[in-house]
Amino acid sequence: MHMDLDSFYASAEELRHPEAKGKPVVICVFSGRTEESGAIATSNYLARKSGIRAGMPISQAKRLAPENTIFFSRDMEYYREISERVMDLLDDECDVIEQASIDEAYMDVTIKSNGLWESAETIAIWIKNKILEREGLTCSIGIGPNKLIAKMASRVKKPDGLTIITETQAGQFIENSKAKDIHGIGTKSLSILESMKIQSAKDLAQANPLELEERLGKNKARLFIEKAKGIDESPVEPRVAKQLSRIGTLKEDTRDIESIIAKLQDLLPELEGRLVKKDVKFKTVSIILINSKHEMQTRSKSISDTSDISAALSIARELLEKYLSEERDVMVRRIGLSVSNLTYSKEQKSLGDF
DNA sequence: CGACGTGTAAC
DNA sequence: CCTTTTACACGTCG
Repeated sequence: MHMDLDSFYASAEELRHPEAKGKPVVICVFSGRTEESGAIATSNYLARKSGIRAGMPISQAKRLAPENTIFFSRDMEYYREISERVMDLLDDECDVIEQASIDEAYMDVTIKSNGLWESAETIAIWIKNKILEREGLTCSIGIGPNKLIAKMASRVKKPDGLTIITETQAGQFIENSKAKDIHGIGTKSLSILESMKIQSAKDLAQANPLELEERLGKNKARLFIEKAKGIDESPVEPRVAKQLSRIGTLKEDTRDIESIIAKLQDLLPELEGRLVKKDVKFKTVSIILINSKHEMQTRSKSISDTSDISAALSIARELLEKYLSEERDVMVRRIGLSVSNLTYSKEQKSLGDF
């Protein structure tokens, strides 16, 4: 089973700003560069009617938006609280849960449903009702014989949908899908597939594996063909973070190390908070840079295990100095810090601890 | 084989 | 005009 909260951030804002209900709602991530600069995190269905989409620059959304549109600044802390409660609720209704993002989860209900589609449907309806009762939110749920089909099924009817694709129906369902609707196929892969005249999942399922491997690499090619046949054996399993990062935008593009470090220092407390909450040690420190051409670059260094965030900062400075001496003609637009190679010390008991 | 950097993808 | 966070594959280097 796959559950997706409908336009989650927008719905969450409508909960605490009832006057926004019935109006287009847009959730913005302001970068702080200028008054209005930034991107759209999400929008409600009314705003989507005007062509406003996630990822779009705020300026563009403002041009598209009708007069009565309400713009909110994204508030992760608030959304996380709600998300945690929803996930806890789901946790009680399934055998295993895999939280895929703040607003999405896969649930294995094989045992809870006794392997019966009818019972799985009953569980889904119960979940939808509970989420609505407790949180005032609607969601869309897909049920299928595996994660891939469940995920694709959850997209069939939204918002507030419930779609069941049984094992018997799965073949038909996937055959009638387009390649681009298969989870994991993004713009780059799609254009490669299109250049090979592959548009439907059916085309992909019948594609020449060797030719596909040449163009996509062995791993991707095999995975895509499996998916195009509706096959997905990946288990529903709890996700454990392998990396924690935080990134921010500089006031203006710069090469000045002190102003870049200053921005890193702003980001540090939040990262530290998450580190402490999870009680993890890290071994690898990376800086993430987005240059003025919007290209992402990373530099990393491994050290001996530590939980000391200030150690991370001094490694970051070192990496940054090296980066600036290597990359003589780039300006830095955005800077971030990531820690990986994590070891968990504390026993994690509930989902809420993650 | 581990470390490192990039590309792709999803949210 | 251009956000944030995470995962994984792959190539390269030593």
